[in-house]
Order: sequence, then C-alpha cells, then structure tokens
Amino acid sequence: MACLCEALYTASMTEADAFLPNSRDAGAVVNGGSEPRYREIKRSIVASIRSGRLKPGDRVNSEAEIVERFGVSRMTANRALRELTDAGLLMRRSGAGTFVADSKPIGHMIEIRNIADEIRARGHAYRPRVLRNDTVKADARQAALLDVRVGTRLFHSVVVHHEADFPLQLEDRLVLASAAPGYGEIDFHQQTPNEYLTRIAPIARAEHRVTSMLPDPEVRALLGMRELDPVLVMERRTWSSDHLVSHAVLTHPASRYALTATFEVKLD
Amino acid sequence: MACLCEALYTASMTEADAFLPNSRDAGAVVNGGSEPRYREIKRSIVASIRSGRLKPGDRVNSEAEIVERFGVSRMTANRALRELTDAGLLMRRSGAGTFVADSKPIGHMIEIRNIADEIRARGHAYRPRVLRNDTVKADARQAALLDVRVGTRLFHSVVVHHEADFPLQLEDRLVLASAAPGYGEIDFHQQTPNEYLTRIAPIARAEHRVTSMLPDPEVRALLGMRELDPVLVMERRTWSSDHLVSHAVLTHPASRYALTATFEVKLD
DNA sequence: GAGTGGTCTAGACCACGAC
DNA sequence: TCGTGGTCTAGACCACTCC
Repeated sequence: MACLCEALYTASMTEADAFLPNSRDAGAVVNGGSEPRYREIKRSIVASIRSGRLKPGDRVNSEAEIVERFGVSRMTANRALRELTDAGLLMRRSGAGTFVADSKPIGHMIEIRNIADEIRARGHAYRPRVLRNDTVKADARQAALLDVRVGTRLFHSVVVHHEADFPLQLEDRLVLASAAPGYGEIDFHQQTPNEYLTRIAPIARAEHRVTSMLPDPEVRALLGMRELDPVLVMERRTWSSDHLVSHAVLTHPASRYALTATFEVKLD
Repeated sequence: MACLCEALYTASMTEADAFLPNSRDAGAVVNGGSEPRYREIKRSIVASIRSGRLKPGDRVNSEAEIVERFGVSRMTANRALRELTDAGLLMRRSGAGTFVADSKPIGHMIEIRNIADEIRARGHAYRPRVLRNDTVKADARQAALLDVRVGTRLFHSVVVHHEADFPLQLEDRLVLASAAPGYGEIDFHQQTPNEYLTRIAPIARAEHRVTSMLPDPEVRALLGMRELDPVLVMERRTWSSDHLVSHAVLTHPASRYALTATFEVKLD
C-alpha cells in the first residue's frame, strides 16, 4: 500500500505537569515507594515541553532554581537535567544555562525525516494529495494490525506526498481514533499525519519492517512510476504510552528514494 | 553488490585499561583538565569487557569495591555503573549485584541481526559460500567509499549467506586492512565477517542506506532469484573509534527477506 | 545479617559565560 | 563578578537478595 517517512520525535513519559505538591518529608531521605525526586523533576520538564510551554531554544530552569522550587539538593537537580540532556531533549552550555533542544528527530536511532521538511530542504515544493481520510470500523485485518477488536473506530487516511510534481511517497495509515480524536479533521496541507500524531501522541515505541516489491498497477500509477521499477515499502507501527496508536504503510519508488539510518554508540 | 545483516554490538570508548595511577589529589575536588573520575571507571570496565576478561553474565565490581579500588565516593562509582547500565552494557539487580549484559545487538536502535544466528534460530543450517577474500589496493571508487587514499591496503570479501540451500544474502565488503589485520585469514564458516569485525573493531558508528532495485543477472543468479524479483539492498558503513573501518553492500531477495527495526524511547 | 543497588543531601572546587 | 553547569565527597536511609 503506501509509504512515507516523517520525523519521529523524541520524548516519552506520560502524564501532564502532575508533579504532585509533594507531601514528602523533603529534608531527609525517605522515598516510601513513591517516585524518585529526579524523575519527578524530569516529568515536569518533559511535560512543559510537551505542552508547548517550553519551546526549542527556550531556557530551562537552572539547577539552582530547581533546587529551590523542588526542595532538592543540587545533585538531584543535576541528575534530572543531565539525563534529559543525554536523552537529547535538552542542551546545556556550561556557564550559560540549560535549553530545550531542537526537536530532534529520533536522535541517534533511525533518522527518519519528515518528508515535507525533507522536500522543502531540497528547495522543492511539498504537496500532499489526499485520497481519503475516513472513519472506519476495524475489519479483521485492520484489527489485527492495530491489535484491537473488530469494529473499533479507526481513521484511515491515504495520502500521496509529492516533491514538486513528482509523487515521492504513498502513505496508507490507520489510526486508533480514541488515541487521536482529531485525526479526521486534519488539513494535511498544514501538517503531515505523522507531524500531527507525534504531537498528539508522542511516540514511545516504533516498529519497522522494510521490504520491496514490484507495485501493482494502481500503486504504480499513483506514484507515477515506470514499469518494472520496484517500490521500497516501509511498514511502521507506533506506540504511545503503552498502546498501539498507528499503523502505516509507506511506499516509495525505489528509484527516487532511499531510507537512511545512522546511529552512534557513545559510552563516555 | 552484496547484502547481509548481522549483529552490531554496543560499546565504544577507546583505549585499554589505561586508568592512569591517578596522581590527583583524591580527597578534594580538583580535576585539572583531566578526565572525570566516573569516566575513567567506565573506561576501565568497558576495557575489561572488550578484552574478554569480563564476559556476559559475569559479575562486575560492586560500588563498594569500586569506591575502594579507585578511591572515589560511592556516588561517583554509582554514576559510572549506572551510565553503563543505561547504555545497555551492564545489568543491575538491586540486592544482587552488577553484571555484564548479554552482548546486546545494537540495543534499542536498529536491531540488525546476525544472519547466521538468525538462520540457526529458525532451525535451519547456515552455510556461507565464500566467493573471494582478497587483499587489494584501493581504486578510486573504493577509496572514496572508505574515505582513504587510493592505493590503501584493503580486504575485499564477497560471501553468499545461505539458509539451508537457499541463498539469502550476498555480502560484498571492503575492510580497512590496518584496522582489522586478520580479516584476510578468517574462516567464514566459523564466523561471519561482521562477527569478526565487531570483535576486532567495536562499532562506534554506523550509517545505513536502504534501497531496492531489480538485480543484474549475475546477482540474480547468485541469489537464485526468479526474474522480476527485486532485491533489497542495504549499504552500510561502520566506524570504530574515529575512523571508517568497513563498507558493506548487503543484497537480499526481497521476496525472502525484510529488514526490521524497532526502538523505544524512554525518558524515565 | 551482610552485602547490594537506588536514592538523596549539603556541602565543595572548578571552568566557563555573560555582564 | 556572578551565575551556570561539571564534578566530587562523605556521609545517609531504604528495599532488596542471598545466605
């Protein structure tokens, strides 16, 4: 069916700002089964970024400020900020401060770029051709793909992403309606399905399967391909929190598209 | 032209045990431009694993032991062990101890499996067909791929990996001779090229490019493919420490092989 | 009960950046 | 100069595991 590759944003961690007022005997040790302080601080920062209150480039509370606001020691504040920095969510400059990092694509993992951005970065016009965006009740096959019961309400969108006038990717996507209620209303000219989803339901886990084949005539026509040109097909399932949110089949003409992935291992 | 996908092992960090005797005024703070203590400890542990002195499942020094041996505070020992654990190199069980983790394939990132293991896991016989394994002097094209000067000594191996009697992957690999001097002597029946390389020159960085095409007749024959079946081609460049070590083109029949990648994001 | 990791504190010195 | 992060210490309490 269809293929497309957009940005997967970092960040996980559920819940909103909910860093409870903290009825904990702050001073001493104690941590009676509750969440560690550093993690609580991380949650609150992640939530601030999620909610849009903190945007890339914005300054985050300094360690000293966190010490005061949360009533923790500097080591604890440091750990929270350091771990978020290691995770790529923040950037720190000694002497200057801590800042929200540019919303990195999936960091070191697979660098799957936002197709729209990618196209624009090449100086071309991005144009989506929306073939459908409906509400459906899951049939057996769809239910299996999203691991839900038959009849569950889903969105089903099919979009062809064009670079200038050339179709580059065919995206066929199923979305769990309960996880992204507004999906049916999106104007794909304003944001790609994945852009929307990563904002609404931040990706916690993604599973990919890449293969290739000769496309059937219909797909070949949609992608404006010559005969005997294979397509590169990427199937992607994404989870948010703990449930499957979306299944996408992203199909591209192999002659015009290659997937790239790069990663580093650093232990220092 | 060849393709194969093996395990990429974790771990980075250069140098051997070299944790200098540490002429640092231990007691106080000070860190006059030298390496932080926690990183030094990490290096030493990584080196122990690298050298084979510590194997998966082995117990690592406890925090208390590190405190004594390195003359650091427990927080520092804890940081070293915790970071290596987060990186997937170690496993900790509260109350029990710290252990070397099973040599994880690239962890959460791309799970690219060792083709030999993968085949055996499916209960089939793995059989390599070695077409060549020569020493060559880099020509212009090869020099560009490995980012070295023309004439640099390289190994060039071509192997077809079979599952039972079916060719599954064609691997065409260039290896920088100076980085893996023994490569030319490997018996690929004993270990795959990548197995050897990950042991000799642990991967610090990898770059992938995946595409597909219709194979030329020669490749098609080597892979025992029918006409009009596309191949899935993965090109991979791997770095160790700071230099490019290997370039591989891994080609598989799309009808018999799919790449999978899965990753999780966790910020807690 | 002894040992282990998990967390936390209240100090500290340092290099760096902004003013 | 003052605030920032980067590192480090020498204690501490806790829950857990293993014996």
